[in-house]
Amino acid sequence: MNYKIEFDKFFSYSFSLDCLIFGFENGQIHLLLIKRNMDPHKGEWAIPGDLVYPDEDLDDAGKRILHDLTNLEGIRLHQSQTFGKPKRHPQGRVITCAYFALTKMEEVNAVASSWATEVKWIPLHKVKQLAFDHNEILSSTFEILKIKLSNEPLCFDLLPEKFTLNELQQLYEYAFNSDLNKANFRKKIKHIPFISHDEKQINVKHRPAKLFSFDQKRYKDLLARQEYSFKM
Amino acid sequence: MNYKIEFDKFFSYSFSLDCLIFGFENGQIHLLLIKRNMDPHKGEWAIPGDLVYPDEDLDDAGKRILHDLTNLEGIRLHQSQTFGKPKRHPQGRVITCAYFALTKMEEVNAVASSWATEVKWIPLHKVKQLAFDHNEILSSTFEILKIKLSNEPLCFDLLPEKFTLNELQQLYEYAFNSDLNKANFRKKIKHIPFISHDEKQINVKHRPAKLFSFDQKRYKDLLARQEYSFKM
DNA sequence: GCAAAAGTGTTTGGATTACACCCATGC
DNA sequence: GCATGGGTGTAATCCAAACACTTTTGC
Repeated sequence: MNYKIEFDKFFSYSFSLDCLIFGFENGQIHLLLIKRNMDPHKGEWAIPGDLVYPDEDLDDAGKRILHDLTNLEGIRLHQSQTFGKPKRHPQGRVITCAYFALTKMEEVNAVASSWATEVKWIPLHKVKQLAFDHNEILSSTFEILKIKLSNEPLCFDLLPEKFTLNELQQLYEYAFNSDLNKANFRKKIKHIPFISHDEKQINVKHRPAKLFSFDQKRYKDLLARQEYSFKM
Repeated sequence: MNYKIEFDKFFSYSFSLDCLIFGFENGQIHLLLIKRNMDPHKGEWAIPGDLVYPDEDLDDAGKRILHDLTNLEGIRLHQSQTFGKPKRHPQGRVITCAYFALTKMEEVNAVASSWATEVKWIPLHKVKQLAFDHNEILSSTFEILKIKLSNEPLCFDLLPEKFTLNELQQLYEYAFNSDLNKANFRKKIKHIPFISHDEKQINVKHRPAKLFSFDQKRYKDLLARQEYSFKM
């Protein structure tokens, strides 16, 4: 990999950013991982990340990493936590700040960039040993994601533009590792501002479900008037 | 101030840690601020902070800053957010990680250290213009504190060892800027494991209130058995 | 007795839970 | 017609809000 400045200059202290990219499919939350093509931890699965340039804003570094890997733009990035144990990186003191992004999996076309020999979506419950302290980074980030899923309508960043109410339910069931009652779940979400489409699922061998979208516009309006606050 | 390594070595990139120290008194949450005795922003009020040594763990740097200023030890530190705009520090690229600590104000004897000409507790609603981007750091940290106050029994770190139920109520009223009904508040906290003392307030010119402590031991026990989860 | 705050009980309406049932589609 | 999931109604219960009331202290 080529940096615009000499690699050495990054070290003594160095500051990196790891970007956890989440997606949702088949009732499971997935994480986009790369197989490292360089030492340290060559050949191991890892969270995509990169060093932050001296004149680069953290948010911009996050967007750059996300874009390089997925070609996505305009995705909101959320800061997770910062990890800075002196020994966490074998080559020197690298403090890393974790960010996460929520993506619609069908819009992501991940390609192995200069960092990686392979890129893969892995369902969260199947993620095994990762490079560095990336398992720890994942678990604290997932805890923060769960808090945000409870208090902000971020679930819709993971779902396709048009989704069924059952997909929404499955997302929360997977995130919180719980079984929810269908009728009760629908009563609970009754106050969420949805756009109700006339379309239905196709190619299913049962009664097709109605499709909904989240009404961002109405949501912001309700928020501003303090007439609604998202809670799950 | 003397560093163990040359000051220059810190720069190009540099990594600092700011420590927001909260306390509670007279129904108000306070923040411990210092008046800077050095440029940049000399003479302005700021959140205490310091550079992190290359071989120092972030948590340890936080504890060091807290201890230097307040002489407190054994206080839990909570990570807040990391701030890294390229221009946030006029002398170079300083990325800072904010931590916060909750203290019992009567146990804190803050002394102006080498950093500061003055140290002062200021009620949150009276905090004015601070140095650097410290107002932004304070507001995001306070948002995170509120989330934690809602989901974990951290309020007891701010209250004296023995407190009245009304003090507990005032803490939440101040944090969430709301008026709560006394009878309803007491119903809500009925499940919190308290130690009920035989002592009462003294020197009050009204019926003295009973004193309570938080029963850490019983709390941990209930948590482990999954028989209770703190919610406010 | 009065002021001030401590401390408790009752009622009501809305949310949560458990559960039962009907509906639309593919094969 | 039957398997599969979509979609809805009801009753019991719990919880939160509003409000009223009694108690204990200092002066």
